[in-house]
Amino acid sequence: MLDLAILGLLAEHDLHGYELRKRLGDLLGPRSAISFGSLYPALNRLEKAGLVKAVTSLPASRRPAAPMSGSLVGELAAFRADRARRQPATGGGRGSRGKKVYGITDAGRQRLVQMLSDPDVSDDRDFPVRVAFCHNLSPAERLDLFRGRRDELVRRAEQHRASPPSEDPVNTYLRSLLERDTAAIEADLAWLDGLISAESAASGRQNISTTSSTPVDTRTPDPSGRTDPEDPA
Amino acid sequence: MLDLAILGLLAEHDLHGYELRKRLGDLLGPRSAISFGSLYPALNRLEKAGLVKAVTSLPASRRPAAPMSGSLVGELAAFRADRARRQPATGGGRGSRGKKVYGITDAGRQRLVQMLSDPDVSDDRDFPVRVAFCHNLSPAERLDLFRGRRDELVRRAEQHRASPPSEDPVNTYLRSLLERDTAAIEADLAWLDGLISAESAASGRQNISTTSSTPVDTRTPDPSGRTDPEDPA
DNA sequence: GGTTACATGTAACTAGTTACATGATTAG
DNA sequence: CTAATCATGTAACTAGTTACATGTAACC
Repeated sequence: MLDLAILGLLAEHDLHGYELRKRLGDLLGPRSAISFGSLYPALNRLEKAGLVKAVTSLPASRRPAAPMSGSLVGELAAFRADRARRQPATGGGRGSRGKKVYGITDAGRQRLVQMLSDPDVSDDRDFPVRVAFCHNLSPAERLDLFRGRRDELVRRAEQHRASPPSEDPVNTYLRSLLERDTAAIEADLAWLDGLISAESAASGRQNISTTSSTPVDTRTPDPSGRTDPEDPA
Repeated sequence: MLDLAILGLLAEHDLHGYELRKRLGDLLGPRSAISFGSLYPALNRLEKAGLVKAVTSLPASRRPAAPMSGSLVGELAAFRADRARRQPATGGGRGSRGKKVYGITDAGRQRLVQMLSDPDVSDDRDFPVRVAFCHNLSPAERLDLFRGRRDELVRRAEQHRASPPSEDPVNTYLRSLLERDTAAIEADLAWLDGLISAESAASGRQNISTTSSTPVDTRTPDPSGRTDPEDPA
């Protein structure tokens, strides 16, 4: 998850660790913002793997961070970090511990796309991160991502429907929890359907029958149809 | 989180590791069900800490698991594990690697209540687990739990409201993500308000005056809001 | 000239995972 | 008898955390 987020952010523009962390905080919420203790080792690891490289050459000159081109939730938060950035323009000799600005490599970009597309992880935590960076995918890959998630949620909704029947009142709190869960899944499903239909609308009408995904297809972008894979009557 | 879930389940009835794990799966979803590789060490750790003890004496006799008294989401899932449990009633000699049935101790029960009440963790992952076992709390403690969570969500909703204003279109997906997040928080807030009002209604009318749940619209920048566990007026 | 924020890193720890090893019990 | 399921455990790894150590630059 960390690697994905780092590559996603660096795909937008070069950043140094400290700034990267702030962006990460904006992305994931101050809650679950990652710590330096894992960020810096991760950067070194990615550098060693050739997915990222230290640019370093711009140690402070032309505001290497926050050039406003990006698209983060916290783009406005970048404002906050807008003072500073005015050192002696040390083009050459960056002292012992100056900032280390990283950029993404071609291999890193490839890896990013691959991580975004990889269907066999369906972690609830990192799906939002994938969506945040899904503009790096082709329209077809993006649809696959959305539909894969949708399938997963449909599966869960079915499991929920398999539980509630019969069985005594159980604990009130448990029942409430179950209802909340079901509601959350359905809201998420509706949201995904919105994304999917927006995507297919935008993506043009040339290939509705796109590649893979949705063998299950419990009625795709139709807000009226719940998830009801069985029992038409 | 694991410790909390284990203590919560054992507070309902004695269980051995394997069965415990199935219940855990029902509780948290097959997704995020914990593995034996962490469950067994955890049980040993809790036993060493005196929060749990091996009962062992009932190695198979009177269906030590799934006596139906409980209240789990997956209580009905216990059905599935209802065959078996019919061994020679080995009252005494449980062989080298027979099942080890655990029960909660008094210290364990105390610890459970303490873990459920501890206000300084507000992990999204374990709040549902707390709710699942909150019947182990007194009504007042339960209300504190709900209100504490509510405050946390209100704080997040405020942060969301502080973000969206102004700032160019940003990435469409980012905006969509943000909206989804806001909607999820508000749904959760409404759910919590339901829990809170049900709780205060049930708990009697001696202290209705507390903060509670009037503002569904999350507009609580007012310092009068907050959690006032005491303060009758 | 001291405090605060920026900036990078390491070490020890936490909380879980997967893969492996082992054995008992039950059903066909 | 043999395969599946039940049952318990260990070892190595993953992905993060907190606490610590260090230094620079800006602010007042």
